[in-house]
Amino acid sequence: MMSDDKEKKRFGIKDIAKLADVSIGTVDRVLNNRKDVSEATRKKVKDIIKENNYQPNLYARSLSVKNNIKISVIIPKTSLQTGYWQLCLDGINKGIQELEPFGIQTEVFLYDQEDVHTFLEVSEKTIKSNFNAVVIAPIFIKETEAFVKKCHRKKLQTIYINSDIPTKSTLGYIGPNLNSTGRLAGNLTSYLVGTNAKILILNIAKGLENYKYLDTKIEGYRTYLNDLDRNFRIEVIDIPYNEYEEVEKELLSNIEKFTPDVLFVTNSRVSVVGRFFHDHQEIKKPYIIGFDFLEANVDYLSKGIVDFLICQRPDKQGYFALNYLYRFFLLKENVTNFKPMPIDIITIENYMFYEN
Amino acid sequence: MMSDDKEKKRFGIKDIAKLADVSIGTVDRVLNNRKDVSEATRKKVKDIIKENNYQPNLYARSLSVKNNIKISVIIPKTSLQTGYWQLCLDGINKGIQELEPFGIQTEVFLYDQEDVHTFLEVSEKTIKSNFNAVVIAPIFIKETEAFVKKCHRKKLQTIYINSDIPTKSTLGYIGPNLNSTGRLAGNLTSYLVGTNAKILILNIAKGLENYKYLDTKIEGYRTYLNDLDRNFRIEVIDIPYNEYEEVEKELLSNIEKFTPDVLFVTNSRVSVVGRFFHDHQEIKKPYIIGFDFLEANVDYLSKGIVDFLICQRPDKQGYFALNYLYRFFLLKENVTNFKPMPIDIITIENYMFYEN
DNA sequence: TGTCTTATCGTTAACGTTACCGAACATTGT
DNA sequence: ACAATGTTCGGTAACGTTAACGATAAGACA
Repeated sequence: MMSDDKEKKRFGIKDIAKLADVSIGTVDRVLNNRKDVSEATRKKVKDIIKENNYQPNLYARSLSVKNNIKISVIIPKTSLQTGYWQLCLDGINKGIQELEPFGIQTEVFLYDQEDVHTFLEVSEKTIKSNFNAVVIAPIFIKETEAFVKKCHRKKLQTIYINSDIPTKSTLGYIGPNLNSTGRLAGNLTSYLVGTNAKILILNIAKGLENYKYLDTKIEGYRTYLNDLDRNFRIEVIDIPYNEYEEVEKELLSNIEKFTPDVLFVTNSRVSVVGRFFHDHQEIKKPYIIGFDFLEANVDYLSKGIVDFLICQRPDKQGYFALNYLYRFFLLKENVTNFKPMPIDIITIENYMFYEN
Repeated sequence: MMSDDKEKKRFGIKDIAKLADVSIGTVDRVLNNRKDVSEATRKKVKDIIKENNYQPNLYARSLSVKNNIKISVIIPKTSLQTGYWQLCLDGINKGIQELEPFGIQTEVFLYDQEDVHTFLEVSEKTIKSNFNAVVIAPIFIKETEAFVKKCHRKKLQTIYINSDIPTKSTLGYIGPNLNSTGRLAGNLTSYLVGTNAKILILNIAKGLENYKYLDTKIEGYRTYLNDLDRNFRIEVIDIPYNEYEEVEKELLSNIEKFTPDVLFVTNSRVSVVGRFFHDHQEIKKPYIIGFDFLEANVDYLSKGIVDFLICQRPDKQGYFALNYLYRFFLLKENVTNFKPMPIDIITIENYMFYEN
């Protein structure tokens, strides 16, 4: 009934050829949808392929084909204050390492998110060299869209990560759904406090004009909480600085007037807020919710100062993008749409198991 | 500076041979640590390999070698009341599908977790056939240990998933850390209620004597909460039934006496509790925490009856196990230890993004 | 009819690695 | 001295697929 020890010879291109009474060359032409095959034999071969559920040997294919796939990755560079992009880069590097033995060459270009010129420079480099695909984390909307259009003309596959922009890439977008992450933060908040609670939303980022997308998170957060009808008092404060001292000053002056029960930091800069309440133990600590699995954030999570980190796996985004390109070019799969990224909740009791 | 369009020929076995002035046969002998090479040439070749950081082409290797890897998977079969094992099976099937084109044959054996005899049967089958490895989800401790010892004698690699047992497998254990999942549940509980809260722990399972491991979860849960010194009242109830009607009866009689603020279900059977509070809207619903991303559980999560699902990714366990074996046999990697499985928190606002 | 094109198909050399078969030479035993 | 055995190595077929190159035959055009 079972235990078929006979080395099950894989059903391959040769077997198809034998059954169809043609050469393997013809079978290959059918398999790869190339011309120079009559409709009659094409159908015959296709039928046999379907009947026997032929699965190509990916090893053999990748060995045979000259893998000159070159991928360009364009993302912002990590700054001291925002470790976020380092996570993203980590995932990309992991992907590069995995794909390298399979003949895929990847080059990473970092640009300064405070300097459009650097972005234009690296995008020009990508266009000039002959890459097959480019992974982009967009910051400068207009310039990115112009760049992507150029890529399309050069038959260069494009794929966005981290944030989506109107002009569509050829392969799609891999990244978080911002409104949902805001709603999730609202959901957690609803478990933390009762009616009439005071809630403070903090936007901490230098050059806030480039971070319009944060509004989407806030909107998700607010609508979720407002729908609860619990008469929350919600305030929003913008802090357009990166250095701790500046943030500290802003917080001190504001928290006097408005002592929140819950503090929601809309991005990964929650660690500076953590440091604030660590340094100012005289002030009653609210519940704190923030984003992303950065070392500094996890530090204050483990200290019990930050309560929840919502994480959209920035590392997975880059990794998935590369993995998708691998499947697109080598395995010739045609995944139509990406599954949305999971949104993870990290607390003091499960952070040590995160990132696998 | 960049854009090296010259097709970077991979540095391969031929190049080594040329540099060392030997044949590729000799290089192969060195690479695979086979005999019939003099110490002098062996060293010479090894040096060249190291100097040039030679990376074998995995595709070529797997094409050349006869991939007769056969894997046996032994897990409990899904019953109507416990969809848990279906998740596990789903992950395994995904792994099988991915590994199949690489020449790895996998056979799944399901046994009845209420009948030792069925386990003995499938384990016997595995021993009789010539598998290279076996993935086991243990339920019957003693019988599993005897089986694993037999496997070791037959040079059969073993690997546990889902629950660990004393007699070690050759390759380790992939599965949840039970104490930590209990602590995490306690952590969430601590955010939900204040001092003096009443907490009910529910063990729901037929044949509870086979589920000693649930105690570990409970211990983690209790110690976390007791350390908070909030004077919680914690009660534990065992319900050794699977059918809803029985559970309903037990719940009705108990909840009269002890109306909990939080209800912690120690396994994946939380959906029956969800149904209970759905059917009995006259009873005030406590916060409900349970386990696993089963369809029924998610259903009551989306209805707002179940508040938190803690999920240990049962599907990933099987998938990881197969993936590990692939790397062990084909890529000849020797991963020493598994990373622990992540523990995920699922709420009404992020369940739709789960499982990627 | 002869030449030229086109459509269709077979043949074959790669791709990088593995493992088997012997060749060449050295060593041992008688 | 000769055969038998052992050591070290080169040569090569095979793994399944791809794609370039030819071969053949049929039709088009003069």
